[in-house]
Parts: sequence; C-alpha cells; structure tokens
Amino acid sequence: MQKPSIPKGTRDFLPDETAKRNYIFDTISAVFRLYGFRQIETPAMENLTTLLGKYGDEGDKLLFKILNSGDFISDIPTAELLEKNSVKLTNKISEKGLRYDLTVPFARFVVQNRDKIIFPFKRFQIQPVWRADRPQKGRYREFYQCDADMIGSDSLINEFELLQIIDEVFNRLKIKVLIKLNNRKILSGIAEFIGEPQRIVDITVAIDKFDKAGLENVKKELEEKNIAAEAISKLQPVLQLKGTNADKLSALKNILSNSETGLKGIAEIETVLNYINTVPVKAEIELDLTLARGLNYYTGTIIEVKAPDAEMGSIAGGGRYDNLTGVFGMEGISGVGISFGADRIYDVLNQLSLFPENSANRTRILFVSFGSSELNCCLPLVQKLRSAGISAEIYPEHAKLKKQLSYADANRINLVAIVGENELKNGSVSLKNMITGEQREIKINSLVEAVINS
RNA sequence: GUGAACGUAGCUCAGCAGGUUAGAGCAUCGGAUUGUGGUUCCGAGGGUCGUGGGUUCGAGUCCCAUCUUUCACCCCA
Repeated sequence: MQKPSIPKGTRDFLPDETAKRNYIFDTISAVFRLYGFRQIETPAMENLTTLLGKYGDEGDKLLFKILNSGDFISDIPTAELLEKNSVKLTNKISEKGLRYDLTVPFARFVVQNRDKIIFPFKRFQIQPVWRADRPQKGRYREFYQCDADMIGSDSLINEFELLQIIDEVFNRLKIKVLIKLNNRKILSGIAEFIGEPQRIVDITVAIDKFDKAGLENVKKELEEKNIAAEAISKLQPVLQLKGTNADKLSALKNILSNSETGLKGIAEIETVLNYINTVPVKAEIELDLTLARGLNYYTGTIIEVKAPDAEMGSIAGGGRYDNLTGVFGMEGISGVGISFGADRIYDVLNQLSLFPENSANRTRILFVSFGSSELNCCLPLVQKLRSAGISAEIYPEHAKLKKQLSYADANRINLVAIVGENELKNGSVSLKNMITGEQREIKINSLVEAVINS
C-alpha cells in the first residue's frame, strides 16, 4: 500500500501545535481589536484576473491555479494543445487561483463592498495564503498571515499606530524585535539623486540585498542591470550612512535637497519618529535605507520586523500604499497595513523556548469506565461538571483500568474519577490526583466543589 | 526556475569492503499486576530498504533515471 502524504510545503498541526498556534493568533487578534480593527474573511480562491499582475512576474509564477471544472479540454482547438504554450493554455483551462496574500483580496473586497464600508476603515484578517514556492527554512506553501490595514486615511498617525501594534504584539509574545523603517519616497529620491529615476525597481531590488550580500554583490547586480557606473558610485555613500536615525536623516536632507519626493519621504519618517518620541515603544526602531521590500505597490512608509535573537527572515512587514484599489477601478483610497507571519513567529517562539506552559486547553477530569451500572452513575456527574464549566470526559470503552489511567497520563489529565462497585455502594466517587498519586473518596454531591478545589 | 544533500519499521536512526533469514531505541499491543498511570522486567506484531531500470553468481550497499524531503539561490512571511 502506498504511504499517505501531504503536498510539499504543507503541514499537519497536532493538538499541542494547534494550541501554540492559537496562542499566537489570539495574542495578535487581541491587540488588533484593542486598536479598533474589525475582523473579516475572504474566500480561499479568487478569480485569476484579481490576482494576476499584482505581485510582479515572479509572483504570477508562484500563484496556485485551480483547474476549471467540467470537460474543459474539449473546447480547446487541437492546434493550441500542440503549441505546448503553458501560459496560454493555463489561461484557457484555469480562471481561479488560491490567494497569494491578504492585501490584494482586501483591495478587491473594499471595492466590491464600498457601499457597506465606513471610511476610514480598519480591518484585520487572519487566514492562510498559498504560494507555489520551493519550501525551505521558514518558508511554506501554505501559511497564515495576520494582517491589519487601515484605509481611507493619509494620516501618519496610522503608521505610528501600526508601530505601536507591532511593539505591543511582540511585547506580549515576549520576543525582542528590531523594527526597520524606510520610505519608498526616500528610495525614489535616491534614484533621482544618482540620475536613474526610471530604474527605481531594479535599484531597490538590488539594494534590498545589501544586508545579506554585502556592498560588492549589490554593485555587481546593479552593473548587470546596466546601471551606469557613475550612478553606482554616487549610491555607495548613501547606503553606507551610519549613526543614529537623526544623523541619517540630516545627512539625507543634504543629499536629497533637490528631490521634492525624497524630502517628502524624509518629512514623513520624521513625523512618525516624533510620534514615537511622544509615546515611546520598547522595540528598537532603526531607519534602514537599504530596506526596500519586494512588493511593488508600496508608495510611502516601509516596515519590516526582525527578531535578532532568532535565525529567521522577517517575521512581520508592511507599509503604505497610496492607490491599491486603483487597479480595481476605485481611485483615491490610501492605505497602510502590517502583516504578521504567524508561522515564522511560531518557529521563533520555539527556537527561543518562549511558549508559555498552557494547561488551559487540557481536559480537567477523566471518568473511568467499568460497566453499565457504574456508567449510569457517571454520566449525570460528567454533565454536572460540564455545566459548572469544568472540562470533563468519560473513557468510552470498558478497558482495563491500567489502560484508562495511561490515557489520562498521556493526555496530561490531572484528575481521574473512579466509580466502581465500592463507590456505587457508598454513593461516592474516588478522586485520584495524577500528579501526587493521592486518592480520596468523596460524596457524590460534593464532587463539583472538590474538583474546583483540587 | 537554478544548485547541493538525504531517503531503511508509525518516529529517530544503525547496517563495516557487495555475501545466509535487514537490526536497535522510542511508540503500539499483550503479560508480570483481572480496581490503580508515570518507573521496572518479559514477550509480540510491524519492512516489496522511496520508485523504476542497470552492473553482478549475488544489491539496503555500486551506477543511471525519477519522485520525495531538507538546505542554499531567486523571491518572500
């Protein structure tokens, strides 16, 4: 027989893992709610027209596509099949795809439901997304994103509050984080400054690797993309700006003095940092001019969060996009959002052993089964405990006591109620504490109280 | 999409230079102990050695292909 398996990059979650994951989801959504965000959900699949072209060529390749239903191949002319053009054929046989992130479906959601939304609108969304990427460390084909976006407001208060949210979430999770900040307008200003304003995408993709690959490799990549040598040498001192955020900003003001866009970006960052000075956060906030982020829809502030104590890529990221809904025919709606990578946060918490010991979701008490007359006595007792809010279960088979106690042990159920011949006769229950091994016989009508107090 | 490594029991792995019937620990089940778990002792079940082909008298072991997993690159959470 063939061994069962699941698709690559996907995972099963066992009860303990699910409990840990819920701890993350619960923490994040509690903070989101605290800041006035309201939860929504969108379908796992979207029309491909909604998704295609929103994530760049690379992103289009990573979309999971869903085959049309029915006899979709019979309508296709033989000539086209023989052409063996995958892209062309895909368009004919697939019109739906799995969502790649939560932001683009949200943009679609806003446009479609604009009559029901009151702007400015703050929503959060915690759902899985799918990418046909090759899996590796911290990268899965199915993973959860926890997004909060506020749209319909240009105010930099929003950026500030996102930073507060990030700080609050990671404080609650007890992860020390570094928040990296940049602004797309500053990047545009830099591209102007070095005389290559049209090449901003190529430039940002290259300098994004500065951290990991180093100066020489960034230069090499820029050369390969035919950026003029003169421009590259002008870029170098900008990338190597050192010092505090204030130092970097004042140096940048001189460098970008001729770029209106660049100066605007600097002013935005300054405003946000001033808010932070008013209400300080625990996390370190660093202005990182090499931070670009791949997504090409960001237009203002860019945020990326790392956990310096763990080996992991970014665990959250986000930014400002001025016209996300524009592609769906609704102009003039600006938004800013943050996305937490729950699966990576999970791995970080595991690496750093920061998961709390949670006993809350364990069964509190197990009733062992002996026979039908004992069962008649136990069933009402189980119900009584449950009514009192105590999670209780009854072993469903008349198995050996040894096996039933092993079950309690394996499931870390700390209390076992034993009702056998003797107890039945006495109108009592033997309550065994599985941690101390101590066992005492108590009257049936004091059971609830006894369980609460043990 | 590019490159590298791995694949033996449910899980983690051993298997020496190619040589009888492929092993261990954990897990499972049974017993020691028919109303007392975690510890201990005894026993049992469980494998087309990822798949297909090749070399050889003989392949878990060598060669090729393929799939899977892991890691790195691209890209990203």
